[in-house]
Parts: sequence; C-alpha cells; structure tokens
Amino acid sequence: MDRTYSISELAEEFDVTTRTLRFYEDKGILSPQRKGTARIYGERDRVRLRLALRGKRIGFSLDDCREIIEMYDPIAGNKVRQLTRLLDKIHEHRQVLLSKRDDIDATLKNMAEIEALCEQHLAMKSTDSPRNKS
Amino acid sequence: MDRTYSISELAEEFDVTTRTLRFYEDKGILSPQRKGTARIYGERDRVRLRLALRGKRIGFSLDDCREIIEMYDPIAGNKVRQLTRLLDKIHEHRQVLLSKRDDIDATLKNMAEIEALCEQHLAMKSTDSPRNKS
DNA sequence: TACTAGCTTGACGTTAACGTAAAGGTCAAT
DNA sequence: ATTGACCTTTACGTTAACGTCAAGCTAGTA
Repeated sequence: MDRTYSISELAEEFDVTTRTLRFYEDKGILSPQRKGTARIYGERDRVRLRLALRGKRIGFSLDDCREIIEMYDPIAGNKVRQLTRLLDKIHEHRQVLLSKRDDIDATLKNMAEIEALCEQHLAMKSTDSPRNKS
Repeated sequence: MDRTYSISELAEEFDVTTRTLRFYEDKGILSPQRKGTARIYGERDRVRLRLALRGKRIGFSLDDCREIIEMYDPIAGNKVRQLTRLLDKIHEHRQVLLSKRDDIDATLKNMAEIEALCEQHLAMKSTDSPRNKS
C-alpha cells in the first residue's frame, strides 16, 4: 500500500508537468526520496501535492499553501506554545476561507440573477411570433 | 446619488493603488469618463471594480474577471444566439465556482480536524501535573 | 508669481509560477 | 555497442499583475 511513484507518474496523475514538481520541491512543498539521483515520491508527497493544488485553486499562493500544508504535520513540537500558535494560524486561515466562500456565494447569487433574466428574455422570444423582432 | 470619484479617492476606498486602477483600465475592466485628461469614476466603475477584486480573491485572473463582469452588461445583444451563449458561460462558471467552494469546504473540514487534535493535546497538558513532561 | 497637491503618460523593474531548451547521466532492450 | 526512454541539473525566457521612477501638465492658494 505504500507504493512509490516516479516523477512522470506523479505528474501525469495530477495533470501537472515534471517542472512543476521540481519547482514545488524548491518551494519546500515536496521532498521526495532519492534513488541515486532520481526522485521517488511516496504517499506523503501525494497528499501534500493534492493539498497544494487545492490551495492554488482557491487563490492561495504557493507560500500560503506551504504554510497551510505544514499545519498537517505531526503536531509540530507538541509544546503548549507551539500548539497555541498553530491554533491561532488555524483561526486566521479559517477567516480567510470563510470570506472566500462568501465571495463565491455572492458571485453564484449574481449569476443566478443574470440567468433568470436571460431565461426570461428567451421565454419572451419563444412566445413571440417568429416573424416578430425585438 | 451619482457622485463621482477621483482616481485617488477610488483607490483609497478600495485599498488599491492608482497604478492598479490604471492597469485595470488597460485590461478593459474600468472605463472612467474624462474631465480634460483626468479620470472621473462613476458608480458603474465602482461596481466593476468591486466585482474584479472579488473575483481575484477567489483565484480568478483579471481576464477571467473581465469575462465574468461583462456578463452583467445590458444582456448583450439581446439576440437568442447571444443569450444562449451567455447562459452557457454562466453554467460553465457556476461549475468552477461550485468546485472552488468544495475545495474550501474540504479545507475547512481538515482544519477543524487539526483544531480538534490541537485542543485535545492542550487538554492533556492542562490536566497533566505541571511538573510532568512529555 | 511661485508653490503645492494631484493628475497625466511613458517606460523600465519586480515577483510568482512556471516554460523551455541545453547538456548530460543511467539502464534495459535490440 | 548503440538506441531509446527516463531521469538529472543549470539556466535563461515568459506571463500576469502590478511597483516604481521620471518628466511634465494644471488648478487652487499664499
């Protein structure tokens, strides 16, 4: 169950280029094992890649993504000080996420309004005599 | 009620630079009136700017934003062909928005899990004897 | 009249997130 | 032994979305 992946396998699976995977490694998002010089990706890398791409889709920078991803790590340090800081970051990111969702909902609502207008116009056209303009 | 705004007024209101406003004009997002050579922004520009910034926050490019914003225009053309195309674009964008929202919800869920773990750890610490390590 | 505040148009610089060669190593199959 | 399929690193190129001068116009005020 802990199978591994070559760089091109992982790239194809997630529909990105190998360049992207190497770039994400530079950015500290991925850290594959090596077999000689070749990269060997495991389950941890797949998870982190999935999280990074998800973050990107909702408008986070790669740096943001890395920060978010690192929250998932073995509860860093385990000291009260660190745990409290982690909780703070979670609350912070939650606010951003919630406001992003509000933006999406507002946009969806607007689109629904336009859609209604469109269909209303189309309905008029269809009940119109076909020879009738306007 | 149809007051107007100078470029710096608008910039301050939306917390962007004047450079950004001029750039958005190049991109076809804003199109202020002119008084001499000076830009005069009206309500329409404010609405479009608000929409553009909202779009950016949820990860759309400025080109995407412009496309979305243009949907809000006087039901373009009003011909059946155009209306149908507009409806298609709406459905298309809706799918993108819905999947972005799914990404957000998934991220929120993950954060809630981590938060729970954190608090659990912290709870253990506090019931621990203060002299007790681990 | 001279000064300041705010506006203008270039035009080059910058950062993020890759794209795109170039030059070469490795390993299995022909 | 050579071909082909992958892999590597190095490094310059590109696009989006602005930042940052520079040089100059212009309207109100001291």
